[in-house]
Amino acid sequence: MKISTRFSDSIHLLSFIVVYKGKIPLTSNTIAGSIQTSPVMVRQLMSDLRKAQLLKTTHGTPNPQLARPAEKISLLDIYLAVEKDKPLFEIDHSTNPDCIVGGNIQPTLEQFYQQAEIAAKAKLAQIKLADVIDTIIVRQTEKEAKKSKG
Amino acid sequence: MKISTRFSDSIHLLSFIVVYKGKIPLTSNTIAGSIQTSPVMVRQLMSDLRKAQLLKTTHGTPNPQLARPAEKISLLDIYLAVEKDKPLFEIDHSTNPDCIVGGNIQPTLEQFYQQAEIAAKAKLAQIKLADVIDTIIVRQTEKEAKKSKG
DNA sequence: TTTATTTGTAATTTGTATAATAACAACAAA
DNA sequence: TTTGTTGTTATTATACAAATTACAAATAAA
Repeated sequence: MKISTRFSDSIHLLSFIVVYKGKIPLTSNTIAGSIQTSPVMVRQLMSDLRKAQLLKTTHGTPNPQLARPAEKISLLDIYLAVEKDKPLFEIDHSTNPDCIVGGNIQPTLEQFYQQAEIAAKAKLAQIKLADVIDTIIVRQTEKEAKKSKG
Repeated sequence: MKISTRFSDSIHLLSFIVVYKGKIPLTSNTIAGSIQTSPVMVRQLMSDLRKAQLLKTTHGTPNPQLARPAEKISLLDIYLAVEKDKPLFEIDHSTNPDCIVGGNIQPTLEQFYQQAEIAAKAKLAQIKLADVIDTIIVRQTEKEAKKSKG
């Protein structure tokens, strides 16, 4: 299986819109150039983000906008928008039901995996898109300062 | 199913060994029958678990044994043994380095993803193989009680 | 109004990670 | 010595993410 980068690409996409708004035209093509993916993938992700009410887009015009401030969009909001209910830990649903272990393992693991998944998602809920953008800007500024010095 | 179930299958495997020890021969074939996978997959998982010092096996003889009590084996021990350093959230490593976002997104996400991953792994560290086995036994007993009543 | 550009979406193809299968050497026990 | 098992590698099959292709619908500029 190819590993999904939809979550990371969606954070990238939303950050790009905020950082480059008003500076360059925000077409699916220019965004795809930064993520290095296809424009179709960008539009598919934007479609999911729009359905989750995180993004506003206009059919025909390249002008995507955040539906609310970056301080009010968490990484969990984005994760749920594009990865839906994909589990963090995969349960094997095809086991022998006539076996003591095989017949009881799924609901058992479900319960324990849930604890770990909730812990991870709680952290994602605390981290905002604004935190990601701030970090990107700081890193870029540091990069430029180092460059002009050396 | 092509999504990896190595973690779940490994918990299943170890639970099976504890539950059925001394009752049926613990060959890779009988274990595979419960997980509904191939005997080769079972031996590959046992190989990883052995390298992580969670399991003891003997070449040629079907007699796998836990290397330490189930109370002292955590789900995190098992996860690390068979999934190694596989990230919980996948970073897109191919982005445009000449873009403010594309050039800084990886270390930024790495940092935030780490927080969520640590939270999940901390939970997995708290859950022991013994907890899983206890739950399986309770569920099986409840199932049998209901059956004999109805 | 016409033309060019873009979004939005579906269908198909391609690439790749995972598991199944096949094959066999090394070892153990009857 | 025979049979059965573990341990390992190589090959094939399968599932799914992403790329590609295609095109309708919307927008904006000429």
